[in-house]
Amino acid sequence: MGYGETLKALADPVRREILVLLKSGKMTAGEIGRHFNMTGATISYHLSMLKNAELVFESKYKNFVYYEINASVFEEIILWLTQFGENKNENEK
Amino acid sequence: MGYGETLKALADPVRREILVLLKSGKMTAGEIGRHFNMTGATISYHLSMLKNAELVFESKYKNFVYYEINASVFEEIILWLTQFGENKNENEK
DNA sequence: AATCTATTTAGATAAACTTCTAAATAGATA
DNA sequence: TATCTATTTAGAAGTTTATCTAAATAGATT
Repeated sequence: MGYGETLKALADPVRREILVLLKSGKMTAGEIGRHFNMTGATISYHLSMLKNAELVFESKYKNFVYYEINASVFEEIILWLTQFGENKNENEK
Repeated sequence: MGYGETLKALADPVRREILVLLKSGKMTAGEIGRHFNMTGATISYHLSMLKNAELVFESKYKNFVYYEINASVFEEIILWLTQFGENKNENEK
């Protein structure tokens, strides 16, 4: 699997905002939803995109579903982006 | 301006492939196009997305348009992604 | 068991995106 | 100036995406 899904998941502003929310820790789908002016169904759709892209993972407790950032995939994307960065030929000096 | 446009530009596989091509240096729109099984019009559309996102910039010589990677914007995206990374609270130890 | 709460799934719709063909622009050359 | 080459713009068509409403699932509580 490649970066395609991950970058596509990052391309949506609602999903980016969800990720920023999750920086402060685990949250349930409902809590996340309350931060947006959208139906729970729509939030659920975005969460499934993020989960599919492995940017978050979920865990269940009672009838709640908790979402949490999966830091390691961010590292991978950063690594991929690095190839285009300014200091790519630093060692050629 | 935010990361929205840039991340949206990165979300398309053709555009990512164009960026990889450009790693080896400046290329004309035509040269880029020859690497894909698509019309010049379509390539032009993708190049305009990349330019708009400031991931590349263009320069003109004769009737050619050259495209080139703009490394600095990659740095910005990397910086934004870093907030979600593993070592975010390194200094709390 | 019946009902309540949290979340997801299905189906529909409107908007956005990718691609094409045909035409337009612009510089280079005969 | 007429024409050739390189690229972009305009308009159309098909596909994908984001959103909604309504219904389904699943665990918790009465």
